[in-house]
Amino acid sequence: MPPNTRVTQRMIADIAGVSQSTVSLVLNGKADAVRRIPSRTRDRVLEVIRETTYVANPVARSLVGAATGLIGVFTYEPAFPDRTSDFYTPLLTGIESAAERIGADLLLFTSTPVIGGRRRLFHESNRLRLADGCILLGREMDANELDRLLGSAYPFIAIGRREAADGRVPYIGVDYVAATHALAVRALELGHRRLALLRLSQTAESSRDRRAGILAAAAEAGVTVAEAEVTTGRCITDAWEVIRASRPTVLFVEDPSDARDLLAHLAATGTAVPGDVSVIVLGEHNRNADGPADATRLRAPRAELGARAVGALTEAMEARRTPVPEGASAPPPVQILLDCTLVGGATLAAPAA
Amino acid sequence: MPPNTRVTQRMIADIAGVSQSTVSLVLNGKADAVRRIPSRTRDRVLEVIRETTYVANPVARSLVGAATGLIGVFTYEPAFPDRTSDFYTPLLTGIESAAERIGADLLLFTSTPVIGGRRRLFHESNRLRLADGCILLGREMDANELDRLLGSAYPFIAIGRREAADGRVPYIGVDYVAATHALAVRALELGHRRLALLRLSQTAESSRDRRAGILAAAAEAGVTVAEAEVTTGRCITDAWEVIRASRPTVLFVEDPSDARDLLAHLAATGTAVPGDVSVIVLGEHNRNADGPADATRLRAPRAELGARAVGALTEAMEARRTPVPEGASAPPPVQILLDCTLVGGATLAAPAA
DNA sequence: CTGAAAGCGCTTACAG
DNA sequence: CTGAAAGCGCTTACAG
Repeated sequence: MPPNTRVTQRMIADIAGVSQSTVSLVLNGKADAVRRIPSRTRDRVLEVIRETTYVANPVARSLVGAATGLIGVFTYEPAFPDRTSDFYTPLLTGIESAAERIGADLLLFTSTPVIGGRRRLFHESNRLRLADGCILLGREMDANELDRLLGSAYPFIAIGRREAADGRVPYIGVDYVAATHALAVRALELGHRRLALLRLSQTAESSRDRRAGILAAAAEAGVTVAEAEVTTGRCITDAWEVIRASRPTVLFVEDPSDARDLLAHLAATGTAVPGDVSVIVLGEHNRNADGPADATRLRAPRAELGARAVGALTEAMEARRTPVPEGASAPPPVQILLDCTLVGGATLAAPAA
Repeated sequence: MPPNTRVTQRMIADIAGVSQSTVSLVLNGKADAVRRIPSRTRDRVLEVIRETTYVANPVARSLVGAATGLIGVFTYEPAFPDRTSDFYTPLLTGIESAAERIGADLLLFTSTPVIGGRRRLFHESNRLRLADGCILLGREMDANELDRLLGSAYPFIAIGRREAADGRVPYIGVDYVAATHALAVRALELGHRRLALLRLSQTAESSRDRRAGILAAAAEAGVTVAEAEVTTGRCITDAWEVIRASRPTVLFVEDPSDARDLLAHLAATGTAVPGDVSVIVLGEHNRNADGPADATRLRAPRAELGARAVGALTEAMEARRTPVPEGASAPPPVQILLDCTLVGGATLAAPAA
């Protein structure tokens, strides 16, 4: 056989002296169910398959409706090579081990063009269809694309709570509201009364949730929270200069890298932490090196998020194969929030008397 | 249009009032080259495509011979969730950014069954064919599978030098022989005469190369090297107990985790490093936390390895599209070794007098 | 200038 | 019990 020739069912059939459809039947093990192929015929076919090390072309199988066995992973922010890569790694770890367990391969959509610093899911040569379903990652997602995805009946799930499409987007997220509320309550119980929040922009749901928890706890205690937004390209110390006028005793800092820079600045300018001011980090990166190592902070269960996303996606893919009965309304989207844990750290203490 | 209906060229054609083949021609931009479709017809078709947000089914395109645009990545060792994951991360970083640049998506073959602690590339439902080519990662690779891959004309490239298949395996590797030779020469120049090597098993090419460089340098200087193998499940301190009888002044330790354990053991038992004995690490993990932070060690250019692998694979895929002319012999396989850098560290010094 | 047709490699009713 | 045929959605010669 010439080296470049691909083995097909046609060739197997010719060698075994049966028809191509018989090969397909034997291969899919449906031989017994659909009709009884004599075991002699079946064994002969299997023997030829073994000898030729034939494997069905997954592309052809997929064209006739079979699942591809691929789980797509799309990240809105470029996943590499900047520091955000570290954010995704634990998620990917969870996704990969869950995919391994169910025998799926992972299709990383890394090729989609980056337009205005963000990737576009839909573009003229998108290969979404190569995967049976897709997991979406990103701080912010495009509402139009989520709408379109929802309309397409393509199985997908977002990681992180999403408000787009009238709340119909399926997601596995983190309960940041509860987590930051608990954090703020803790600070209040320690005696803090002048709270400050150094946060990212509020376009992402995760940022809004973090803020909401803190503001709610503060409102319940009858205190207000000074706020400053740390925009890209603007130094955390600028935000600090703005906010220090309110003489806060505890700082909630959303971004871990900002927190590290701020701690370095405070140390350099002679402000003791937590002696003069407490610092609490709300978000996190992968490596400790990226954030302050011993800060009091939140830890999201990212590997679990990834694994749960695979699980929910698998269910959605199976549900699509068994269509809803007439008249029955579509089931509500999967929307789950997981708990965050609090890492004690050494940067939170009671305020100075 | 019912929500679950997929748009096809057939539908575009009906709406635009042309034939399906005309849609295909317009879509592929070959309209001008192959024949002149009037711009009015073309515009009409393009308009319908835009309105319906049609995207060609990549599965069907692939079945008729088009490239899938996917680059496969196969790791012999399970990539997650144990510590080896950290080893692959920088490689994947390099692979991903290179893939992004050429508009390819990444297919991670994570589903293949793990048999005897290692993955099998070929198995009854392998989806290799979904990718245009594949990058192979792993400390050790199966010689039979490499043979078979070579015979199949499927484009692939290994990361790391490979001796299998009579040296016909294409690879991008690291020149460990030169790197460890230089390291050993450095130790010898500092005055060391009693060298010891605590190494992994010698089945992997990378391990053999690391050993070869050290042994060659030692032989040139007329000294011998005491050796001990650190097998899985055996403690590094056992190997140390065996080897300390030779009273070495410098220890070459292949595995970074072993090195960390050994340094802890030496510290605990009152042996000063590098005062009493120098320690040099030959391999590396991703995070500093996994190996000793300040050790003298080698650093392989892993992100570059990944990027170069994508580049070489791309060339191989293109070469396959332009068949070698009659009589011409096949080009030699790509086999490239990159240089390793030496990280100074603080664990190498001249031996005590 | 454009359509009808073959074919990629499969699965799955449908005839014998 | 098994083969011939239709069809999945495309690309690309090949006829008009």
